[in-house]
Amino acid sequence: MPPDLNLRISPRSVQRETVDKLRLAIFSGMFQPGSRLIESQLCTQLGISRPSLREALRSLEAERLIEIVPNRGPSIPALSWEVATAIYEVRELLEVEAAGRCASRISPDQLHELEKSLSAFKAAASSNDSLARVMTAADFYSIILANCGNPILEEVHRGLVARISFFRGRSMSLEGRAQSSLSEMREIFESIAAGDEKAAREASRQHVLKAKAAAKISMDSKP
Amino acid sequence: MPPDLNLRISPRSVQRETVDKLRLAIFSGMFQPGSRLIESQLCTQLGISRPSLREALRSLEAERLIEIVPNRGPSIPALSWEVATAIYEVRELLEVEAAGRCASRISPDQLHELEKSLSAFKAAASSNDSLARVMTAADFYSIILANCGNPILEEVHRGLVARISFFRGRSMSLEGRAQSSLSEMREIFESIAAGDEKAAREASRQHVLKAKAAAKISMDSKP
DNA sequence: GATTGCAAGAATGTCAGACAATCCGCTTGA
DNA sequence: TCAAGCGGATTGTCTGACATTCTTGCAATC
Repeated sequence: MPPDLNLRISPRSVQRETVDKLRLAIFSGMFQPGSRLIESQLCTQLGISRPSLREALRSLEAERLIEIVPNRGPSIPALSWEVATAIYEVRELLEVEAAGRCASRISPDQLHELEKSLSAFKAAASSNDSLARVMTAADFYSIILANCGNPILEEVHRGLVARISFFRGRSMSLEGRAQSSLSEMREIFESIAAGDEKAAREASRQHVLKAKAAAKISMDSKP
Repeated sequence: MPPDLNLRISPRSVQRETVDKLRLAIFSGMFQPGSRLIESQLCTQLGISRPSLREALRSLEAERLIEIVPNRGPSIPALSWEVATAIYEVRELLEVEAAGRCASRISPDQLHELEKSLSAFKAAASSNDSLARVMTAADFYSIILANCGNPILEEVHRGLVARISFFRGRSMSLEGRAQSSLSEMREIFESIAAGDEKAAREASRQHVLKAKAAAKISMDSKP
């Protein structure tokens, strides 16, 4: 029996669809950081009413994907390098822990999935689609986080990674970053496959540190 | 010049007031876990309109303080022990890190604040007001998290602690728990005051582990 | 020329009311 | 006893409205 067989079908509400659509739009960089979102425009673009949109915006605000200043409305937050650093640090904390746990508890089945996602990232790394690179890399982490045995770790991590999607997109288009990222991720995979918890932790730490460094470079190059 | 002098006055919107009020209501255990929240009731109780309320509910949903099932509406989630365990584990991860950082960077001024909050908890521990115990203990952590140098660590921690307020309230009314909690917290304080990073980490870890154990006991005793 | 002040327009915050879709509990019938 | 069905309760969503606040362009002033 599949362990996560979920019988419950969840009806899609307009609110949820809207949140998903907007989240994706933010990830793919459709809005400039700092730019404002105009309710009436979004309403017509999405084909929904203002109350529904506003509910969706409140959800995104709580996820910190947008900011809502009273009487000024929603906007895409301009992530300072200071905050980005803080996010990378917490991400390191979580991801290292998850990789370590994962090494000693992942199932062969999921390990295979992890390998497949690594291949997917390898393919994306050779392409020119930087959004695909970010997405496939995110899949790789997702599998690790999903198999660390702690759903909260996974949830918090997802929320944080979402907030730095802007930086990740830019650093992934950096010359050579995708390739070195690939080898770091392979290192993580190998360690997990070998069940070596300590090595997995260390490989994971190195990966996040280098991702942070790459993000900083990409930020300094394009102010 | 005070470092956090913020010129921006922030107008309070109905939405924000509502979120704060509801959050506080949830913390203080006004709603039973699993119980449903009726929009129309809340509207009249809070004296606001349904759209405003629904926006507030979406915020709380994103914070995971309530659940909203499509076509069934909002309810207080019944936190399983499994999820609570996961939260305590991540809390340990964050709090240990924060205490360690705090030990080597807190200012004398903030250290004094920490001492005051410890006294406040001591007073609450001797009283019968278990809500006061939870609140003063939360203040103590807040100061540590606010001085760890990483605002994201603080933010994530606050979100997680909020979700286990139910357990914390119950375990704090446990015979003797407040007193042992006090001595654990004093241990943390002493380590930070001494600038001993390693000891602060260890004391912090012990505290979270014991808090988790107490929560489990309180859960088993009253199903 | 730079700054201030002001007025028109745009955008948000909030509300009231409406209606269909869905869920829940109760009655009814087998 | 159990299934079917019905009615009230509740939610999901929309339309429309209006006061408040922000923005912007322009004129007036120093």
